Amino acid sequence: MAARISEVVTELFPTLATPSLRAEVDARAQTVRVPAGGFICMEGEACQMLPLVTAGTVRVFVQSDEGREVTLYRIRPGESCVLTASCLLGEADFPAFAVAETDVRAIVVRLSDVQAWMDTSEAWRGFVLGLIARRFAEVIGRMEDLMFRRLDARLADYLLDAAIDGEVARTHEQIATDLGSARAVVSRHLKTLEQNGLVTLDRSRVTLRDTTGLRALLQRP
Amino acid sequence: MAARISEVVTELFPTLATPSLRAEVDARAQTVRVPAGGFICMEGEACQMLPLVTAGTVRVFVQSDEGREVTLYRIRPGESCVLTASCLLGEADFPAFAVAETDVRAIVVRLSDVQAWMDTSEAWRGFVLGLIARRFAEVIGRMEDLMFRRLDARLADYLLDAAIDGEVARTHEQIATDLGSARAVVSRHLKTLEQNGLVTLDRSRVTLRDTTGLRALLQRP
DNA sequence: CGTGGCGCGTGACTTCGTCACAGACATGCT
DNA sequence: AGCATGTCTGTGACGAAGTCACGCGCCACG
Repeated sequence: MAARISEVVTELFPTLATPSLRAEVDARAQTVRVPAGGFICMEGEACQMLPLVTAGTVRVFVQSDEGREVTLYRIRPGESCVLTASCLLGEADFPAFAVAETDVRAIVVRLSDVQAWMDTSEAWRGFVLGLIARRFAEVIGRMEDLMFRRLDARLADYLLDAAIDGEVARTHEQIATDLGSARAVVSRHLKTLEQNGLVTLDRSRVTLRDTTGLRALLQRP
Repeated sequence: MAARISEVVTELFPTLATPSLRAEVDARAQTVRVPAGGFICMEGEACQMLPLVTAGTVRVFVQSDEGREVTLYRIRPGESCVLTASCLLGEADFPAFAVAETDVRAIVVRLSDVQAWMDTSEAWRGFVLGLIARRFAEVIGRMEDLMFRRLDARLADYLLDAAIDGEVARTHEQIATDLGSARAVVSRHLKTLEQNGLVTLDRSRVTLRDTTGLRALLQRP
């Protein structure tokens, strides 16, 4: 049973697959499941655990008092909640929210182990540092995006990126929070995309009709 | 001569003042000066050095193609360019610009030493991790600020924070880039603040006249 | 079948960014 | 002093985006 944990780690977190870490993980880590919609971490909370996601996705976002949201990034299998790591190690409060977007499985490592392994395992150090560093850069890139690019370009980008088989199965509301905008604004932009023949709209679904046309919107018009 | 470096470190970076690190720093680190306006690091560059600032301030910001800017944070004596550290350790490109705002003095540590000390010194590890973690949280907080608070609240906040003896010796242009806004917009808001008797305006200077009135603007109106 | 909630469309209004231009002031030069 | 040049600021006009409010269609569920 416990042996399974390090097997999963080896598969999804290959850089952690050193013999000593595998033994440590088997001995001290646990697995958890979080149902879709469950909170992983709340703003301002002190974090006690570091989750390594093995299945499902977690959405990390900030939220205004009035309920507006901006998605910072998503955590996918093989990644970890670096904000948690970051506030564990920097002794800061968690500055955002993290909720399970789908059912999520994760390996959780206790705060004390996270810190101990930082001292004892080079592989663990590299793993945690690399995650934090890449996320940091990603969030800054996101900030540039939000501040400088126009919404129609970001929307086109988003649609092309989120489409599966030419379809984006999301509500305007969800798209808006991912883009850091408001539902009404997204609806309007989508409508004009439809009028230009680039997409067709249905309830909770956007179907791409002209991906080249959408790509043409990516630059600043 | 070389002994001076570790003395400065001991004073400004007390968490680094272990005997072994002091010896390492004396042996391998160097000091540099950067004149006001000089570039510390450019967007997309691979970083080769980690600067520990001992005097002056560095402004770290992102910039759009058209030249609009948003200040992410400032590095003051006793702090370090964590973005540099972050991309050193995560092998990512530097996602922003860092420019000396005043004349700056710094101790620079070579990439190879940064990495080596991560493995050998617990004090160094804690220092670097703490810096990165706190900055990460700070940038996310900044993002919330930019996305959710209105400009008049942010402006009031900024003025109260940046004032020395009730005066902010900056141009509207500088204030605008710090706030991530545009000069004309800031000028307008300052004008209405002046009309309401909260400040008086002169060339390159804002004088606070009613700090309680300004504080009243901090919430969302 | 209602009926209540959710997703969407739309108009009116505000805030903010962009662009353009003009006047005020500073600095340095002749 | 007089002038030129560059910086800083004020302002109007406009477009892009966020806010608020309301109505309508669709779907699920009793």
